[in-house]
Amino acid sequence: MIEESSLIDFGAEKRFYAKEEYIFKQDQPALFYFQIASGEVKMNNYQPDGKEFIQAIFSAPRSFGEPPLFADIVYPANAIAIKNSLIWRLPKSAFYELLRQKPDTHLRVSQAIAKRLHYKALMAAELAQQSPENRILKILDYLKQEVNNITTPFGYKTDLTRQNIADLTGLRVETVIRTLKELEQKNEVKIINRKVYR
Amino acid sequence: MIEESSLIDFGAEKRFYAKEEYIFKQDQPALFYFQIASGEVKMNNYQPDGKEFIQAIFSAPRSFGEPPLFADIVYPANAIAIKNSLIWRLPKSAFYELLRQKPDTHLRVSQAIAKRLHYKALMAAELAQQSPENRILKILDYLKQEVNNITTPFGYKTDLTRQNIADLTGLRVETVIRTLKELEQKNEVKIINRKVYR
DNA sequence: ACTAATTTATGACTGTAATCATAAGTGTTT
DNA sequence: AAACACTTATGATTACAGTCATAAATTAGT
Repeated sequence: MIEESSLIDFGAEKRFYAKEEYIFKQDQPALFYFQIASGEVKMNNYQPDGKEFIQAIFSAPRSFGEPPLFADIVYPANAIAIKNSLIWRLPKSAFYELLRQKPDTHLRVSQAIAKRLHYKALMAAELAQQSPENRILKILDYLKQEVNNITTPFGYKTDLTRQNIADLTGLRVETVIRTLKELEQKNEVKIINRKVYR
Repeated sequence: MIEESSLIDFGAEKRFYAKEEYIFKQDQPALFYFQIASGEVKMNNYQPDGKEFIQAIFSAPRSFGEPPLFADIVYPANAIAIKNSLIWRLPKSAFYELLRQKPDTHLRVSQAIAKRLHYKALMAAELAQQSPENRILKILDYLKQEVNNITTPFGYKTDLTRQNIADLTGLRVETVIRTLKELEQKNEVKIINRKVYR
């Protein structure tokens, strides 16, 4: 995450993206550094059969889509606003110049990427293993601890729908619904009028 | 990947790791930057049921285990030498000093992490989806194109065993064996005396 | 050269998540 | 208030990867 003052200094513009609007698409090369000022963004893939896989959900003040700025690769997923959002957009060349002039910022960007890689590695191991219970708990715990910094038991109320959880874990809605009920039996989650607490 | 001259300048030591030896373990904090001089290293997790999941396999001159050097996180997986290996080991503080003094190197390290994240994102989408065929082809194509830079059809002969592929994809050996045979039928891979070509 | 260990292979059976069908509850829009 | 879309829910059935058992082929170790 880069300070707004720096973003402005280096010529970033704050753009509005309507809900459902694409910010970039899979397989495109990267032209900008993006950072959320307000709103929410998801990164996803659509599988051959049309099923969605959500790579991540980001909110302010997080940046996203940096990897292809660094390496000679294309976006591995789409980025789509899931709420009306304001997003800083800094051209690639200016981003490089900013990194060059501000080593601390470069370090923070590296940190952000490192954390994302860490999460992906954990999720990959979880996804490879089959158990729906573990997949779901991993996602919930990640959002609870890493994103929302909550430690109290059942202190995290997710605003993900069952379908969202399915798309994040690669499961089906019905499986998520059934597994969540089993997890409630086992006292791993609480469900209070349909809302999931962890 | 950092030039050996720089590594030496900043006090790195080249250590020998015997086959099967641990270089670091999951959940430990990072103390060193590692770079392979010779040999081969795998990063893996062991699931509760004892099943192995291989996060990645690295060979010279690649570095590994950088993310926890940057962010306040622990290793998400073990690193184990799978051949007798010589590995550069640079203390964390010296690594930071090196990055500070050599911005180009910092950029290259960022690039390496970015690429790894890219791969993880692709694999996560593939793992979430169930099809064994796609999981296996994704791994083979990744190794073929990204690691070995081969483009000719069936020009890549993998040295992974069926079990390796199983551990990389989260499948079972039997499933890998059967799926590879189906893939051969479909002319997606060639199998010449048990070796897999892609 | 011989033994042991690993890798590849195949068949039979099982368990579980996906799939399909249907519906009730909740929220949003006009 | 009605219409519509979305979300949650449940039951029945199916498909398919996992599991278990066993063995042949290959490689590594002494």
